[in-house]
Amino acid sequence: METDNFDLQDFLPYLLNQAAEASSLEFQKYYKNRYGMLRTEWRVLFHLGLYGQLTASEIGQRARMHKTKISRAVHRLTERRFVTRRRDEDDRRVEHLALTRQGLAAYAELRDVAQRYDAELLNALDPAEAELLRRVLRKLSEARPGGFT
Amino acid sequence: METDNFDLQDFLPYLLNQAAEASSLEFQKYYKNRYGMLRTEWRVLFHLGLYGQLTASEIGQRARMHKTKISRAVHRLTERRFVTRRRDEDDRRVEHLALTRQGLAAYAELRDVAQRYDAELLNALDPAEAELLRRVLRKLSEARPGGFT
DNA sequence: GCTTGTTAGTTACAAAACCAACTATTACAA
DNA sequence: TTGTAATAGTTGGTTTTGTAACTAACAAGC
Repeated sequence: METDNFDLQDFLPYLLNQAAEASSLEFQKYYKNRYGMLRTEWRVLFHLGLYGQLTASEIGQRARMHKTKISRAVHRLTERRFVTRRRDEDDRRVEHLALTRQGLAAYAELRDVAQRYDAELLNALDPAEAELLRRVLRKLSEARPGGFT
Repeated sequence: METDNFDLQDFLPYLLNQAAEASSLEFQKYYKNRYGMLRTEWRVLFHLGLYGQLTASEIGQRARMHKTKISRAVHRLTERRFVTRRRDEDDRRVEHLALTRQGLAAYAELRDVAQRYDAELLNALDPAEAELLRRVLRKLSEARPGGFT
């Protein structure tokens, strides 16, 4: 309760959320209309497309997604024949996930769209800004600000 | 997996979402635990705290929130006696919203927490980076990338 | 006056996210 | 070997959001 020198437009979490929402919107529309996918499904698809075979836990760690989200995303992706599951022989709790031919095709298309989309977003920025932005965002993604009270 | 020069870690919408989530987490916990607020409610509260009396539509425009979100947020905030509504005399469709004494107190506390939290996030960055980041994020928030197909 | 269109805000129902409890399997120690 | 804890993943019930339809009030044309 001090002097009111605070501005929402400077508050980083707010700014980040606004920018994230605005910059995801059009791409989101695309994978939703084209494949009826949710964000969780898109993310799982991309992880499998990029890194090949993974388990649900591995995806969870990389994408920082909760396991229930992954479970449901995988469920829907297998229904649509984009993903196959294979039980691990040694540890029968884990499942190895991989893209089917269809899944791979969808991934390839969406990846291209994403690339073009990204390029268009970056048009608004100059290259130095863009690189700095990515670096800073990665830093913030890992930041775990502790007790601020 | 073909000519694969695409990396999820470079895709701006993904990076932004990750950074936004990570950087909002602790603050979100705070207003949730302390006041049982949702993000929408926090945003409405802040807009009223910062700009004084506003209508729901005005908040919607500034915060880029859909009117149904605002409607529900305002409903809950009035239930908790953080916000009052006053019908406009001339145009009886519109309601002027304002913070109560309680609402103002909550706002003041959360604003201080937000300020400290923001400062802590910025610790990871040097001042020049921080300023650039804000500028770029504001730019991206307004960007409306059209047809990228 | 009426009719049509627009705007402010709410509500209803469906979709999705969240959280906690659950099953099945493995690990490990007494 | 048996009991306890840990891990992989799923399911159920509640909240929250999204979408579209709705009410109420104004506006503008005729």
